[in-house]
Amino acid sequence: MIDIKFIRSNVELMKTAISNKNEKADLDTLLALDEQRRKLQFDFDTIKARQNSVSQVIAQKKKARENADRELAEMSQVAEEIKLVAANLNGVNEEFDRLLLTIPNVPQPEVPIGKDETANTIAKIWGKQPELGFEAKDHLEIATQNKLLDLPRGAKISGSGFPIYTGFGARLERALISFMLEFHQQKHGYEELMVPLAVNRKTMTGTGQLPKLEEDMYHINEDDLFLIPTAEVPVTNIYADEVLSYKDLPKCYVSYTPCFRREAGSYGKDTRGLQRLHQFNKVEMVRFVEPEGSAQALEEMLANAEAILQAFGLHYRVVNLCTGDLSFASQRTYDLEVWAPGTGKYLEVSSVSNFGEFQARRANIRYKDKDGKVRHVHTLNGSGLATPRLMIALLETYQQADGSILIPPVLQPWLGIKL
RNA sequence: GGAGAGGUGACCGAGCUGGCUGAAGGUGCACGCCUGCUAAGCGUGUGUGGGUCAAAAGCCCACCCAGGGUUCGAAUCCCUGCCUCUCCGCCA
Repeated sequence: MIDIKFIRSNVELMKTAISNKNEKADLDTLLALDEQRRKLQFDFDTIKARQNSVSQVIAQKKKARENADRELAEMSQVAEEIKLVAANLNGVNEEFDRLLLTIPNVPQPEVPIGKDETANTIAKIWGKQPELGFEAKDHLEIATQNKLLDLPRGAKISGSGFPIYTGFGARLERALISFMLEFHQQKHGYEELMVPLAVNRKTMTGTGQLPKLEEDMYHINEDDLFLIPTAEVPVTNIYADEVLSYKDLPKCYVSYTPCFRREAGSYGKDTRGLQRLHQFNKVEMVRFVEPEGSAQALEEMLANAEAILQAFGLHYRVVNLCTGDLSFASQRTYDLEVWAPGTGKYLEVSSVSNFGEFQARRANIRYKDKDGKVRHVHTLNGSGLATPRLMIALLETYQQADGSILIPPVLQPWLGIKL
């Protein structure tokens, strides 16, 4: 969340940020509630001070075996008043907190201003579209021919968007995950975590999925748990309500998890094959850093994600998201889009974001800096990478004229293949 | 799921026969001293959030898992929830 003090003194900036992000947030009501809240807090403090001081007088008189009836009579009244003011204050605070959680993060100045993805800019292009020398098939044809997927049966047992990887397809998927996990640990210094796939409401609120995206998530009613849409959620929240030391930072984690998304509202769009799924696998990088280091950390994480695509020799581009395309919690985001020759499109395989202190405030993740001052950390995360579209790009890029596929050399050891 | 014990500051750990206890002591951390170096030792300091203030100091309020209750007054008593530990049951 955004610091209310910052909002108070930067109202215009906040309004611009909200509208640039295509969000709706009721700043005026929030500010009015803030006003009320502070007034009530003042009343509460004043009367509480009275209670505390008379309380001491009573204690002293009792000790000295003096009569304190007058004080006691006054205190009964004060106690009543306190109850009233407290009830009022609690009500206002609740409403205030609820509203504050709906205020989005503020984009960084470097972020291009724009309404939607058409205003995104291309930050970088790596490699170029390969010449296959024959007509490219799309990944679904290739997968079917090579018996890598069984989507109909996945749909039968769960519904569309729940893929089954079969035989070599399953091994290839597993190899991709293992390769990426090891790569980030050995080359980029991340520590691996295996985390819960179902998390509670507080956790979902901490990273900013709630309250906004409740409709997009699978929910387990009985226990009020949500299936995670990304490892970002459990991993970022591991330090919720903790105070770390500056010596602990930066912390860099990599975690593989399945991800679950209802994708409400995006039915029928780009759904062929593995393009858009309700369950998919992703290797995620998460960093906790000191505020001064977050801009650089973002660039490093982008490079970490790119390194995977480069290792596979896949053509891709880096997209600099505009304000309207940024997520609710993000200050700045790069997307990685890999080229899929058969599908004929660039497909998003990674999103690398800097959240500043936004998530750290929500989840209450702080650290003590070198001067002993307690501050919020900055959090970042980036996919490194999501597998389905990566698989698409690999199959379509490395398909052969006879319908078979080549496996990039770096991946071969993970499949027990030797050439 | 059943029975018991417990949840205190960055961490460990007293207090829990209600009233100068925001909380002893220790560790850690910061600064200083000392010592060929390191280790050890000595001294001082060290909670968070909110309010008041131009700012600092000072002062006020809240916070001893969370939410209620009892009371003039609760870290301390009662209830509920969550979590941890031990035992039993069940089970991969």
